[in-house]
This record gives sequence, structure tokens and C-alpha cells, in this order.
Amino acid sequence: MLKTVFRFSLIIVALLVLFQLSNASLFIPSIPADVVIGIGALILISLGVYLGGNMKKKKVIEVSLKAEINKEKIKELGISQRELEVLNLISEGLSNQEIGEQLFVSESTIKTHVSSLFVKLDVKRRTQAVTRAKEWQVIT
Amino acid sequence: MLKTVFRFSLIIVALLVLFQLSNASLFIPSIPADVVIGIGALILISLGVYLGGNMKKKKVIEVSLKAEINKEKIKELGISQRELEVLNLISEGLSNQEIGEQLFVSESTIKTHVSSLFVKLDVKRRTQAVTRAKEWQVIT
DNA sequence: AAGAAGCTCATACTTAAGTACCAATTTAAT
DNA sequence: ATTAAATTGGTACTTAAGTATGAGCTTCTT
Repeated sequence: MLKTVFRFSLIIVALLVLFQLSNASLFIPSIPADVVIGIGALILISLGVYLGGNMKKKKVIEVSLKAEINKEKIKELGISQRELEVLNLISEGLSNQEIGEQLFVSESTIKTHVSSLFVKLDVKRRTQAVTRAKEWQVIT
Repeated sequence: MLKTVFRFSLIIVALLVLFQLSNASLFIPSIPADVVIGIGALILISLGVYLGGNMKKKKVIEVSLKAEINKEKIKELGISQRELEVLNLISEGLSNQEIGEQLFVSESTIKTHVSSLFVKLDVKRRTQAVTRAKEWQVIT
């Protein structure tokens, strides 16, 4: 927001400078008006490139960051908080036992969560679960 | 390339139009010079935004597309063509048997490739292999 | 020609993954 | 307070994954 204000200020300043220059050129014949206009044009184009570039950049970054997790989809699938944790650890390549150790529960519990996840994601294997979950933006 | 030429043509045309306008304003007092300059400035800034926007856009897209596969890394790890195929199918969630069917070889062969891959990627499980391979840009 | 590397396949084995059922406990919602 | 959902855990079982080893075959290089 502050940056936007800053940019508009820049535009205004640039315009004022341009007006001053044009007035000067009209009263000082030693500097041709064409040269002044040319310089002004270059400055304005540069300014436009700067402003436009930043705008586009932000847009792209926002898009790539927004494409992360779809909470509605998770709810729609009925995936619980705990299941989501397990799913993320699966995607990191951990075994059921390792996941159990990390979450301080037994391997049996993890197996229950995993089986439940497979039903909700409609898959048969954990590798499939990972790709499917990324497809559906359940994980990143 | 053609687009670049087109853009520069646009710049030149815009400059010429601006010069004409400025000349006209100097001889036709009914139109204040300030107004002409203001309009010209707006046109130039718009042009700059358009040009700069496109440039940045291309840059970002190139970066996001370039971050795909690191062939040198694959060579460095000594991963063969066939192993790479198997690795990609693993990342898609296929079982050893399914991979064998898809590549018209036995499950035994796939197991051999998989074990070989695990050594090269320094992992113990196929889920780990996928995350490691993506880390190292061996697959996308 | 001989060796190296890649691809293939098999057997035998161990381990992890996944399924099916059941059940106790906790937590959140009605 | 009662129902429903979530979390936890167990047993018993089947299936897939992964390891180890050996071997035949092709291709490419030296």
C-alpha cells in the first residue's frame, strides 16, 4: 500500500519536473524544445517500465504463492487435522513407524490414519496418495 | 524477436507523434502546451507499463520453467535412462507391478532398478526417493 | 577381442505397507 | 447430556516393497 502511494508520488513529481523543463525550454532558446521533450519521454517510459514491471512481478508472485493449499477441498474430503499431519509426513518420505515416533503415537494409529486417508483420497498406495494430494492442493 | 521490433517501432511512432503535437501546440494557442505535454506523458507511461510488463512477465516465466531438470546432476549420480523412467513412474504413484506392465518388463526387473535407484539417491523407501529426486531436480 | 555398463530376469528372503475389525477414550457439537 | 466425530490402539492377516545374489544378454568402448 505504501509502495503504491510512493509510486503515484513519483508520477506526480515526474510530471511537475517535465512541466518545469518545458517552460524553461520555451524561454531559453539555447536548449531546443525537441531535446527537452525527448529526454522527458525517455524518463516517462523508464518510469512506466519500472511501475509496470513491479505490478506484474507482484501479480505473478501472488499467483505462485496462492497455489498452495485448498482448505475447502480438505473439508470437502473430510480430512482431519491429524490425518493431514500424517499425510505431510508421508510426502516427506517417512515410514509409518517414523511418523508414529514423530507424533508420539503407535504405528498402529498411523496405519489407521493412513488407511482412512487412502479412502478419502481414493488411492491404494502412499505414493499415489502424495501425488493425488498435491493434485488436489491438499498438500504442497 | 518480432515482438521486440514491434515494440521499438511503437516507441518511435509515439515519439514522432509527441513531437508533432508539441509543434502544433506551439503554433496553436487554443490548445495549452501543458495539456499536450500531460497527454503525451500519460501515453508514454502507459507504453512503458506495457513494455516493462511484458519483459518482466517473460523473465518470470522463464525462471519458473527453467527450474525443471538438472541433467548434470543425473549424470553425476549415474542414473541411467531406464532408471529415470522407473523413477518418474514411481513418482506418479505406480506399483512395481504396474511399472513393469507399462514398460513391458517383469516386476523383478523393476525391483532391480528400484534398488539401484535407492543406492544412487541414498534413500531407503520409494516415497523418500521421490522427495529426494525432486530436491535434486532429477524429476519434476 | 575383452571389459565395462546397462537391461533383463529369477529365487529366496526380510521388512514394511496395507486391510479388516474391533474397541476405548477424548473432543466438539447439538 | 447425548450423539457424532476424532484419535488412539490392538490383533491378525494379506500384499507389496525392498534386499541379496547370481546370471544371461546386448551394446559400446578401448
